Amino acid sequence: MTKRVRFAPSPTGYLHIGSARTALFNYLYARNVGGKFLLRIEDTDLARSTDESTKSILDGMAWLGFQPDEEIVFQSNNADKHRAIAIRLLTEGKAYRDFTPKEQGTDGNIKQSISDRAKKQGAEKDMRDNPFRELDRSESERRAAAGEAFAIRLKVPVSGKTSFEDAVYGLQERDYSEIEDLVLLRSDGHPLYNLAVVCDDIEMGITDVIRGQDHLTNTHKQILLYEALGAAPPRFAHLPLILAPGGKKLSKRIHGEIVSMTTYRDAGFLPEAFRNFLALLGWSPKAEKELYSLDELVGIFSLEGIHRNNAIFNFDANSSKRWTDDKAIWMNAEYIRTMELDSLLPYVKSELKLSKLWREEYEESESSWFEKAVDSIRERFFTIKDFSSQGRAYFSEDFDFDSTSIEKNLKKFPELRELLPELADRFEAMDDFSHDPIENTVRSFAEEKGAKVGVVMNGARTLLSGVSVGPSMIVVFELIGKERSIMRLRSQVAWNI
RNA sequence: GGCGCAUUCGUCUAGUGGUUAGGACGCAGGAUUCUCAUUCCUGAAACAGGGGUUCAAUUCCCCUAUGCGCUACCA
Repeated sequence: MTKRVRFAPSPTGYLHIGSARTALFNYLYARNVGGKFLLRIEDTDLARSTDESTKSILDGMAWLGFQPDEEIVFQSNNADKHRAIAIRLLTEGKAYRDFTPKEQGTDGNIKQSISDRAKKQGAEKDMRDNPFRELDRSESERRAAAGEAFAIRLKVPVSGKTSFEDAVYGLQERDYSEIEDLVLLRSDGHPLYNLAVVCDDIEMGITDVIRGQDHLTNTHKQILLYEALGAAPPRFAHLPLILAPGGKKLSKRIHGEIVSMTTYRDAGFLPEAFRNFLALLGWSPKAEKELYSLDELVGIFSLEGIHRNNAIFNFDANSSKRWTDDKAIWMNAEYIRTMELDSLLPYVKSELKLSKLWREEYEESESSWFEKAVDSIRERFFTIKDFSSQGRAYFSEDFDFDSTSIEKNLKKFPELRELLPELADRFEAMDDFSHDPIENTVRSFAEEKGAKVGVVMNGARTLLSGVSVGPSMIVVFELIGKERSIMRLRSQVAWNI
């Protein structure tokens, strides 16, 4: 039978890093077993779901390259079916009407009040003590017909236990006495999460549910529903969570944009690199190797390699260098400098377009120059953004000079103020402005003037590129070209800063 | 409070009833270089604590601690 898995985010925010990994694992699993990867937007919480958030999630998915194999399912479209199923359970006597008036939500921290209530109840709480559980059916019908509001709750059996074999966490058991009669339908007729998920998973023919570990205990409730509905539950695989440094929960409110997928896209990460990084968070292949293409991941992915312990996504909000996980940054740099140049070019192109540095010639008359330039400078870049910042001088006359570079490479050697324009004169006399002749010219010039080659090179580096980091200076001269090199060597702008 | 889950270098992780506990990122030092980066070499860095079981436990069991999750008419 064809395996069918789904990624089911609720659109109450952007695509979270943990959700992205859940999507990745679902995707890898589906591809590995030749199954279908589906996407369902769980937008049943009308108050919190937004179209903007749905769009953001879809954007994130598109960026990561996870296209669903079938049409996207919006859970809210199925509300009528969910309601019908709840009613069915009611008529079958597997659920009951609860006429208890709805509690007014507290203004404060909902999580906290839930927890407080649970604490107060303690272990003695009888989960079967709802007075309406055994209400006479005709009485129930009468009150409903009279217009009294009611919620529909599942009638959890008095004794027994649910159990399932989780593909990651192993055998899970839970006594019925610990599970409250869960609400299926709110008193306003709105279907709730557990009902909606189970109904949709059945309807979509989901065979394997791969989701976050925060649903591990919910699963027991869902198993109960599968049983009430007479459907076979899918196989479950729960994933460890991704936590913030210190082992705390990673949240938008506390950690901000660091948790959003779009942040990484906008910061110049390559989807292939980020996917690779994500894959290694909570899952590990057999080999001692870090870099895997998507195809490789698909080939070797298996649920057996998933860990049970939560992983920490390491970053330091107070450091500009460590704003996100070191390993993610390293991996991105690794991809930038080692991937096929042809695959990198489109990313550079869109970055240059974004920064208004793009020229159509780069793909036409100057394509070989462009490719060479990208290939030469990519080696020391960490993100795609670097092409438009550190690499700006290669594509534009309008670039800034790094002040420490000016101090260290220019002003410390005042003689360069005379020498560098003189070097420009030598360049002007050259016919063949290519690598070896340039090198000969620079070296003999330095020797003749009694200057250190390095000093001349670095002074020129600052004038030509604005920064003190870059490829071999000979290559820089060659890339910037004769005309622009001469112009920049003669410019006094940097000296006057 | 109850129930559940987890615990190997700072982080991601490998691994085993007997190992010099391995790799990666980061960090430190060195080599190379016109800068920086790369590359290469070297180094510091871990089995949460306590009891068992055993000839032998990081590995198996129990307890404790810590963290996380769930405990909603949220998802």
